[in-house]
Amino acid sequence: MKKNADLILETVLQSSAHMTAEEIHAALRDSGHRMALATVYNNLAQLHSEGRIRKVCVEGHPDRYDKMIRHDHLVCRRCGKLTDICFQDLTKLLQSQTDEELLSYDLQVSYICPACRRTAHPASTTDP
Amino acid sequence: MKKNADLILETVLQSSAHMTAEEIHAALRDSGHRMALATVYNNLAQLHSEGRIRKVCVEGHPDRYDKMIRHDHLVCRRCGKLTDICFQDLTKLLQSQTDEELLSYDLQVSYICPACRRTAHPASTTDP
DNA sequence: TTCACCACTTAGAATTATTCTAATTCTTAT
DNA sequence: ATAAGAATTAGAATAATTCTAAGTGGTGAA
Repeated sequence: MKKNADLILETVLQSSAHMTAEEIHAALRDSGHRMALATVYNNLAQLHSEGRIRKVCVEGHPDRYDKMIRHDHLVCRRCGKLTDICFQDLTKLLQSQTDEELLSYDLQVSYICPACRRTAHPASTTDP
Repeated sequence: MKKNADLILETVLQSSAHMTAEEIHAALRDSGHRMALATVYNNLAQLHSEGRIRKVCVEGHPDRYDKMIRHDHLVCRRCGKLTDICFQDLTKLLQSQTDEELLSYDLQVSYICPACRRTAHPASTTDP
C-alpha cells in the first residue's frame, strides 16, 4: 500500500492548481485516502525540506505547494490567483550580477488578471 | 502633533532593518510614542495599500516592512536574514516576455549568508 | 461653547494557519 | 512473535493578524 508521503507528493505533482494543505487533504479524502491534516502538513514540510516540492506564500492567503519545475508566478493583485509563467534567462541575469552562490529564487509578479480586469474594474466608463 | 501614520511611515523609511510590526511598535514605544499594536497593524496595512511601503513575507517569519525604493532581497536559507540587493535590467527582461501589464514584482533569492557559511557549515572539511 | 460628526485609536476577543504533544498504531528485521 | 523505530493521530497550543464595539479627540457649524 502506498505511503502517505507518496500520495501527497503525487497530488501536488499532478495538479496545476497550487493547492493548499487543506485542499490536498480534501482531494485525498475524496479519493478515499483518509489521513489527518497534520499528516499532510508534516509530509509537505518534509517534501519541501528535501527540495522535492515548492512552497509558495502569497500574502493574505494560506501557503500553496507546487512542482519544482523552473517557473515563476503572476499573482493577481485583486483576487490573489496564481498563474504560471516562465521567464527566460532570469537565472543567468541574476547570477551574473553577484558573486554569491545563488541557490534558488522565487519571483512573484503582480498584475491584474483578465477576469478581474473585466469584472471588477471600478468606474471604467469615466476613466481617462 | 504628528499623526501615528506618519510616525510609523518614518520608522519604516528610516530603518534598513526590514522591521516587523512588533519591532516597529517597540521602536516607537522606546522613543516615547505609545500606541496599540493594532494601530501599527492598521496603519501598515493602510500605507501598504496606498503603495507607500512594501510588505515582505518570508516563510516561517512574521511579515516585514520595507521602503518602496526598487530593490530585491537575498534571503539566507539557514537563518532567514534579509539582505538588500538590486538586480539591474530585471524590469526590462520581465516586461519584454509578456503582454500583460506588470504592476510590480517581488524577487527573493535564497543563498547561505556569509555568517551562516562560516559558523553553521556541517562537515566542511570533508566536502569536495 | 455647545454640539454633532467623523476619523482614529483602543483593549480584548476572535480567527486562522500551522505546529506541538503525547499517545497509538503500523513496519520491519530479527 | 516481538522489540525498536517510524509514522500517524486527535486535540491542545501557538502566533500573527484581524475584528468588534466602545472610547477619544478634533473640527466646524450654529
